[in-house]
Amino acid sequence: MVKNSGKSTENSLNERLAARGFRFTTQREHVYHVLMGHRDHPTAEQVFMRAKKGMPEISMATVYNCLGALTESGLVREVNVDPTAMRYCPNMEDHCHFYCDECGEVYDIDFDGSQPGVELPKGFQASAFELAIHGACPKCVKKQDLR
Amino acid sequence: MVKNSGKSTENSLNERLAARGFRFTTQREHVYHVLMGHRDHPTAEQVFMRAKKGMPEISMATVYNCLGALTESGLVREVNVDPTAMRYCPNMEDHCHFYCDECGEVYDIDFDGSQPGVELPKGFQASAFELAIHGACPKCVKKQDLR
DNA sequence: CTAGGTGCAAAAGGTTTGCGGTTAA
DNA sequence: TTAACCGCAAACCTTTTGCACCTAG
Repeated sequence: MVKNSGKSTENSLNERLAARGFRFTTQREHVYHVLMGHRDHPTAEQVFMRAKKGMPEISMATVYNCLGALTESGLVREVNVDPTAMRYCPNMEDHCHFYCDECGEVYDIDFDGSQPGVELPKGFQASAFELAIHGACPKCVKKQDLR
Repeated sequence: MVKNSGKSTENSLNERLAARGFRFTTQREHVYHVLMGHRDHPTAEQVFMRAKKGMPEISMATVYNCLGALTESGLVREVNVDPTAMRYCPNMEDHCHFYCDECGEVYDIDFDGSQPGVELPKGFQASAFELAIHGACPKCVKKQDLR
């Protein structure tokens, strides 16, 4: 994992936001660092709870605003794999997601060299794709086996 | 497209429901036929509106119940590609979905022979996968070009 | 200086649930 | 006969919006 100094992170964050016409704010910086602090897939609510630890006055509306700005700036991915809520993923590398229908946990799954290639009909313009796999995660498979 | 007689459809529907412990009800039959009547991806609300035409007393709660039973019975697919609402797909053949971020329309996209193959880490048990492509559909691409 | 962002509270969807009455098996 | 299902209405949860104040550029 590459480790950046705080300063360079701030600069690149500023630049990425500015490139999309967003302002650099302390809330966006904070939400960004909160997301980067865990390699998981929190809901907006979970981001809110974590963000409040270092910034108690932050509001849910601001969290949604920040998540939107970070997503549009390409710093974070929205992951629409959990039917109950949007998830946010700090891992921008090419990968897909496993959703455990038992416990609701989301896992990153690497593409082993072979991304899915689908030929779109004429006229369609793709901007992104998301491969979601549903099933049971190892923990839940074990629980089922014990029954 | 294969066309079944009403009777055989009812029988297979009954069997598929019974296999999962669901009862055969007139509401479930109706919702099933409403879904099969269009090759699109309606929201529960849209299914509700269509279902009311032939069954004015049906309720939203029942529509959700029927959609759940039909999905669990493998007669219909849930498509989680629209961030604003679950979509329901009557096409059970292997295919993926294109979501137009401009107009919100969902399109079926065929796999041209090559389904995405991803190797899951040990312990994961997959039950389904869904490939969602985001972008602009032909109609919306045209609109953008006119600007 | 001012367009854009923040915080708060209220509203707006989509989906689920509780309950009394009904029905498939 | 009875567990499952229906219809209705209320509740729930995630996400959006309106507004007064604030702040980055």
